[in-house]
Amino acid sequence: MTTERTTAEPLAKTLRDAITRLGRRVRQARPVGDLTFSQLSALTSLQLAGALTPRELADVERVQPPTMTKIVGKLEERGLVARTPHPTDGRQVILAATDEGRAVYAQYERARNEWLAKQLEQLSPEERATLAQAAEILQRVARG
Amino acid sequence: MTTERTTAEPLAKTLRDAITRLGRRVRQARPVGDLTFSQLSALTSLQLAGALTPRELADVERVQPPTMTKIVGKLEERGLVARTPHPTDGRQVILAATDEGRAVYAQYERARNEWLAKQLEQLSPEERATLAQAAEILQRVARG
DNA sequence: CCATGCTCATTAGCTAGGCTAAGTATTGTG
DNA sequence: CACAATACTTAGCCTAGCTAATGAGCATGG
Repeated sequence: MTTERTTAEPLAKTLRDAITRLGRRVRQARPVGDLTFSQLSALTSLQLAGALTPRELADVERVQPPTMTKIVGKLEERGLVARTPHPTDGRQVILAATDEGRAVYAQYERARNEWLAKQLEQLSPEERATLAQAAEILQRVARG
Repeated sequence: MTTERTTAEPLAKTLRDAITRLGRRVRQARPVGDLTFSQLSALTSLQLAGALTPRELADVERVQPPTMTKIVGKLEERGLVARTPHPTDGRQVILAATDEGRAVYAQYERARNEWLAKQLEQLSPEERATLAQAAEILQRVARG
């Protein structure tokens, strides 16, 4: 059944369909609170990187700088991100997650995984093994 | 290496990461033209279903009816979707893709798959087979 | 050594997409 | 037949994204 789909093109279609649908489901599992997807994504990138300038963060998130200005503004209002001046370059700014930002991130992260983890528990160990292998391949593809 | 990740929780994290990243990449591969992601998604659902009422389409797309009113409005302006009255219920409306809508959809679909297909071609047949199996599991999870 | 030009961030102003609440028309029903 | 329920739309709000323009700071070449 699956063997006909191992050539690149139909596989691309099937895989994309699965990804978009699953992505929606995961995104819809919003925890209580009022952080949007973009805000959470920016907060995540910031936390993983430690500290970034707005430009760098915009690049990572693949948005334009003005967009990032807005998003960071919201996060700053909520006290989740702090803005400190660059030590040597007066034009630049250093962004970093605050302690509260890190706490909020961890909480959201947990809630977001919950739905998916629950689904995965209902699969067989073999299916989970397949997904684990697939996830690694997909990460490689996403990077490449 | 992968075997430690076959329990549900860490797998959920890895998988979600892979999905969000890959989803972004696929979404960013916008073809020429000016259909947005939401518009294309609605057009796709309409075409696959044949014809739907606004309410049904909103449910499929998991948005609220007023949101769908807007999206369908744009598609109608561009002549990609047609609105016909319901034969028996005067409150309802039937939405369907026009011939041009179907043509535009096909063109976008091709362009959207292109990037991903190209990536997949560089994998080994075994990896593609793994992804094919995974895609089916994921579709099942997304539905469930 | 400073005038000119570049880069970083922000502001202004636009469009799209999402929501809730309210309005309108039609159907169904007690 | 009046009244409730349903389907869609309108109105009004917010977030997210964009481009263009602005202002501040840095770098550099005469």
